[in-house]
Amino acid sequence: MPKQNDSKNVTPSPARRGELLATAAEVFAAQGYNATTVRKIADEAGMLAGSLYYHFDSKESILDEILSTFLDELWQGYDEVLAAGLGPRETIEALVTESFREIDRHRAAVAIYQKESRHLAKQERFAYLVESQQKFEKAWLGTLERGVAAQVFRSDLDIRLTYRFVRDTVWVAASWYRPGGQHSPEEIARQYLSMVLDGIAVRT
Amino acid sequence: MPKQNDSKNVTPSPARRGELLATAAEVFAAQGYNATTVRKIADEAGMLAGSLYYHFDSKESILDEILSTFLDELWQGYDEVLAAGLGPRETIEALVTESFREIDRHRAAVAIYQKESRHLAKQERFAYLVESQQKFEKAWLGTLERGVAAQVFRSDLDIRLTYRFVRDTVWVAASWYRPGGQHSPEEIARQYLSMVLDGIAVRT
Amino acid sequence: MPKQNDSKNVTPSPARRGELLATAAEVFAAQGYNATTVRKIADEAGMLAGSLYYHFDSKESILDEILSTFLDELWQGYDEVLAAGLGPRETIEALVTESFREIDRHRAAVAIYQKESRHLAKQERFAYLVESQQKFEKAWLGTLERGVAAQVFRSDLDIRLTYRFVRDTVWVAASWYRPGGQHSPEEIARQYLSMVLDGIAVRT
Amino acid sequence: MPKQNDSKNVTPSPARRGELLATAAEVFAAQGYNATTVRKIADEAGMLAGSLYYHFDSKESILDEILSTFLDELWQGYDEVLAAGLGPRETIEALVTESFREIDRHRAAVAIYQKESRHLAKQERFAYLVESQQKFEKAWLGTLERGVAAQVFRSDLDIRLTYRFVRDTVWVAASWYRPGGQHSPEEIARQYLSMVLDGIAVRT
DNA sequence: TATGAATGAGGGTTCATTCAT
DNA sequence: CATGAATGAACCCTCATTCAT
Repeated sequence: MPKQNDSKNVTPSPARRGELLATAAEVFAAQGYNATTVRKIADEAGMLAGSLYYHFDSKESILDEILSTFLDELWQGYDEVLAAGLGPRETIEALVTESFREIDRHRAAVAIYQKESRHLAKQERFAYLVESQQKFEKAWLGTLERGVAAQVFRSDLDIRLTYRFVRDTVWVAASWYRPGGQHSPEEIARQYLSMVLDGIAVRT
Repeated sequence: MPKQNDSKNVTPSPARRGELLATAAEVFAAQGYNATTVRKIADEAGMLAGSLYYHFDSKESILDEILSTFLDELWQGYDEVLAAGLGPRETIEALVTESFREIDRHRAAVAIYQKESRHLAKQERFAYLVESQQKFEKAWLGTLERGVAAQVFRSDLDIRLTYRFVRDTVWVAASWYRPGGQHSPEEIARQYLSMVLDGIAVRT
Repeated sequence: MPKQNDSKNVTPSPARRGELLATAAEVFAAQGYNATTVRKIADEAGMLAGSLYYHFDSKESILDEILSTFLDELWQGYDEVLAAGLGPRETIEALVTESFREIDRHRAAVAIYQKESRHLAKQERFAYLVESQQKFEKAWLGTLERGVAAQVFRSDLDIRLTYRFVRDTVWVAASWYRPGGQHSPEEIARQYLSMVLDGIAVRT
Repeated sequence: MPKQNDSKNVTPSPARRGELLATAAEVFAAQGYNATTVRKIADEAGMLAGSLYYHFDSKESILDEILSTFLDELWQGYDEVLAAGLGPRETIEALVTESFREIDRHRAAVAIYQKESRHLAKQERFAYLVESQQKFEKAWLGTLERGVAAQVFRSDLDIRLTYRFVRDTVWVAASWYRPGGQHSPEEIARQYLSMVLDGIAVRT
């Protein structure tokens, strides 16, 4: 008689790993990576500092896994959008919406990314941050350029300034966004897009 | 009647102090406060770590002085703008312009402020960060509300979302801004205002 | 009347124990006792670190068992030689030969003994190392003295220097000896004895 | 009036370094490198563990400096001997004598070398140990071969066995040698050479 | 003013060991 | 018998800070 494949104990260890990663991400986001002690993470997870090393190689590898997991998921979403063959305006709208969804799902990871990616990128281990950032720039800047050419976006603005404006505008939201708040990610995206595309001034 | 320059060196060279603060700010901005060692600052300044303690009480007091100096100057500018009795739109324009000027003058301090202020604010010593932030919110949010009431700003947007949008949009620029670049602070302000007020989409 | 082999597994598989001891000895010899982690031994044995504790009380008890087993066998051989009533030269020859045989059989244990016995001897638990060493010195030094008295060994040499010379000469071989090499233990013993007794210089 | 160049304070820091290295070497030799804590060294030197890092980069770099300093001096002596153009027997005599002098001067370093060099040699950083050992083998083995060819050394012995015999015989002495003991290095060398060259048996 | 040397608190990490399953 | 997970002590090392010179 074969053992019944019941729903319990399906995940022997990845589950614990995931929990620990979530806990760590939360602490990193709140206090900054450097200011976070491995003991603090362990405390938060209800274990001793040394025990973390059963699951992870190092503090850095925890950070690595948090960031790479986030970026993997982000690019899954982005790639889908970019492959959909939408017009420039619709692409921007979809990217912004997708971004807010990612912020909703990976708030901590995004916050960490914002704060740490710049100096992390110098390290070999985090070279993928640079790659990702380049791909990111290509996707957004390219779309904006297409939009200017198609005359759906203004041509009187410095395009790189515009790129930074849109990019920052979206991602900094991670610093104040709290999941389960008043607005859904989609609603926030809608309003942000409205501001970015049409401005906050009343049309005269 | 100017103070007599007596023969005893009571205040050790404020010029050197200023240089050291600038150096420290630069390093803090580049590497993050926690990741910056006092020794790195000293290296950069061409002295030994211990020697810094002749000039400053502690690493924290260096940070303190950088941030408070910046905020003092910022509020000097802001207060002038707010006291000028301009209309809401003109006030926003002036605040944004003033902000980019401050970024130009205190790039490093602004970058540090962006990265560290949140968790610094928890400490007694940096209580002024909270005060400043409250004053800041009052000034901007108030102006936006005045603008909505005066029908110069859109009323269909969540006002707090708008506030965050405008606020972040301006200050994150410190993360990429390099003084002496292609655009002057005023030109950047102009383009940013144009985007924020009128949007990046072509009007139809 | 032999002990009854009762049905309960009081001593869990001595064969497995032996394998584990051999594995451990090999690793200790290669890396040094302190530098060897219990996990490394377990890896080598194809199990997890914790599982070793089913077989042994502690890392130290593994070492203990390796060394005491080796010394037991060594003294079995030595005692036989010493009880045979040979002349001093023949006794030295027999001891050296027996020593190389032990090196052949317990290379790892001998290497461990060489490297670790000195500081191990300080511990109560390893007091038997001191005893053994004293017995050892008595046997060898005594034989040498008998030989000097009997005028088969030179009398113009410091006897303790000679003792150390012969002793070290033999046992250090464990550091390079590999079982199954070019020379059998007996052949190595023969050549060593030839050098020790007659020197490496051509007789003039 | 220029400062007089008095004899005090000539060595501002290298002296301290040297003391610390000597202390560390002593502890390493007594307890083994791995079993020695950095704290123990500091204790012995009358300072706190952290203070050692003002003088050295790491525990490993202390070991490195101890070993490389020793080897540098050793090879100075050896090279002089090898360059002297002596006959094989005289070369061996000179090398052995020089070796005991080095043991006298660097007892701790030699003991460490004996115990740790094998597994240290695997690390990139200690690659010079391998080089040194190869040079060493070349010098000794070459001299022995010259001696066999010149018929001053026996030809009926396995030459590599002879090499190991002579090599080990000399260097293991570091494990029991205490400077300032009964015999001078030169006297020990004389007796060792006498045993190695002519054997311990009475000539018949 | 600056240096050289040290302090001491902690931080990341390792590892022998335990124990429920 | 063996695993997976955790413990806790200890270890190497870093760094802000101090202080005599």
